Amino acid sequence: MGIGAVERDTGLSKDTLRVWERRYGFPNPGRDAFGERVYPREQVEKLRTIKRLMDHGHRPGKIMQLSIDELKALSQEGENAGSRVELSDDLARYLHMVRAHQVEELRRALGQEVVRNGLGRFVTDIVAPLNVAIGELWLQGALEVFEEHLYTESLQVVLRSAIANVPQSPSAPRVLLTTFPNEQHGLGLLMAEAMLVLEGAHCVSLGIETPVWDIVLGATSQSADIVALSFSLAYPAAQAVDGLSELRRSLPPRIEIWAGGGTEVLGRRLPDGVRAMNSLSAIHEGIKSWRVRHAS
Amino acid sequence: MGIGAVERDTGLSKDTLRVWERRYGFPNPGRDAFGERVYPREQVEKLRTIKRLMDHGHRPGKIMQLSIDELKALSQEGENAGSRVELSDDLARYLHMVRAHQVEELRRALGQEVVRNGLGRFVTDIVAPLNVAIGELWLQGALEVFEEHLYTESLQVVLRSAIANVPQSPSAPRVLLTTFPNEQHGLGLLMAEAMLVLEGAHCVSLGIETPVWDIVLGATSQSADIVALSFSLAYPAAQAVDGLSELRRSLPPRIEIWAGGGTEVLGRRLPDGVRAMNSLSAIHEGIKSWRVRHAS
DNA sequence: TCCATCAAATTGTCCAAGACATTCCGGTTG
DNA sequence: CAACCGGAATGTCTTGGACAATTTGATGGA
Repeated sequence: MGIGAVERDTGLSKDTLRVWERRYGFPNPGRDAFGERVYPREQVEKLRTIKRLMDHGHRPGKIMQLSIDELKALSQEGENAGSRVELSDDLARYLHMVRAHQVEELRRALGQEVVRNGLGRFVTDIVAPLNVAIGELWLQGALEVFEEHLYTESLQVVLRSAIANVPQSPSAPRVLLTTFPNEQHGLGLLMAEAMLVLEGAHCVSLGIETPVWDIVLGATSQSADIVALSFSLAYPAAQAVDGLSELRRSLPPRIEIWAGGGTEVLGRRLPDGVRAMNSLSAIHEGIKSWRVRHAS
Repeated sequence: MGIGAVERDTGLSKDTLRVWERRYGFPNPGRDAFGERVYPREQVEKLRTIKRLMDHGHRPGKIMQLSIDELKALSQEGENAGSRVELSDDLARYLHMVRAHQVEELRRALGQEVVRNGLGRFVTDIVAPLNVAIGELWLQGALEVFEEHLYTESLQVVLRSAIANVPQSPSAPRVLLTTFPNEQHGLGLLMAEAMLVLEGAHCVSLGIETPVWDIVLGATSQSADIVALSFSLAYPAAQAVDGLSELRRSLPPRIEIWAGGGTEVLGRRLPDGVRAMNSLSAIHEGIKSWRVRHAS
């Protein structure tokens, strides 16, 4: 595998790959006939594992020298340190369906869950913890890419259909939803949209990866009252803070900015004029208080 | 704007940006206090235009020296050279809604169109030409990013809901849909899924950007009969051919590979054992002939 | 007129080692 | 216990050269 392929595969820039090799001695690629780096399959695997661990707070210098086995141990350690919630029966059942690739069963079961307990509880009690569980499996490398894709796609279908079925009462506030560039995770967005629609808010989603300037254009053109941004755990905190600052500067003060998703971002001090939605249930309070503030 | 930001914004690699500067004298960024490149807004704009023209076959060396105005003239020339179809009234109406940011009206109108003429004709007669028109506007730089996002999101909502409403008759063949890495355009996939579902095929979508190896895993785990890949016009032909070859090698011969979307890819000779779907209507024939071949 | 072949020009990617701004960690002080 | 600070850690950017891969354009032949 060439350095370009590894860059695409791991998300580590060519510069980073070369500098790691220089500094840490890993990766340690061979060379082809033209003197260019050739990465063995196993090293790419290890790089992926390292990237996953870094996304969860580990430092490269500390973990670079570890063996694959030690890295895996580290992954599981993280899992144990986290809130070791005993999985509910339902959750375990859904997880099993994902890992057994039973797409239709999964979709049917999830769809029934929405009908049985309502969309709100579905999102907070099922989807959110399921996402965490899937994230942990992913961190451990215990999940194939296509399994994650199957899961994401299934959930997307169920959520979108549920959102479409919420009786529309096009009332204030108007919310524009999207993510910053480099944030490709759209499930959080859909979950937020579901919660917002349930509160009777008027939602317009731009999908993922909208440049800051286009968020501004979109918000004004849609007369949005609130711009809602979703961040995944992996999103670099610095980039998030920078983007939020710029957005706050560019947006009229009348328009609120809500940031939710990964808790990492919310740990840092957000720019003034940006509201942190620490949980999905915070959306309920958020909308309620917005309506109080705008009662006139 | 730093070189990293320009890379993200334009899709041109840092290496390419530096080598263009060295060879063509453009871009011609200033330097900040640390000696690092700072690209003025206007140059980034021009870079985007150049990138768009390159995606449509122009060579960098030829167009790099042209002024913004000359580039725009070139864009429109391409438009005129193309099949200059007079837009139907409906199409013009939808285009206007997009450019006027009337999201709700657009969605309602599209939804009605589905009901009135059926999903099949909706996809072939409305969505496909609308995509072309939007693509041309985009090429001319006459469309903001957020407008394109609004359009994509709206169409996604309408298509997904329509697909979900097709009465399910889970029959053969089983089709796995996805795109290769770096192909983020998902509308083509949804259009294909719509056509396939109408033919009574059993569809499982992996969403976008699935690595080849995971396509293989997904296809086998879902017992797929056909793997359907979607390509946009911009997708590099070489990458498509490479990916398709590798996929063909890795997949049991029993499983067919169908490639559709951008006509660029289909111009080149595809690897043996890969079927080109030159148009959406070809899907109908494709499924019919598959059923004939597998009549036993 | 059309197609094949081949050299030349074009173009993107890769390499090397160094520099430095920024972030993070650990220890000290208030 | 919080705030501060120095040093280590880390990713990104720099330069200029090299070269494989693709495209172009001209030539020759069917």
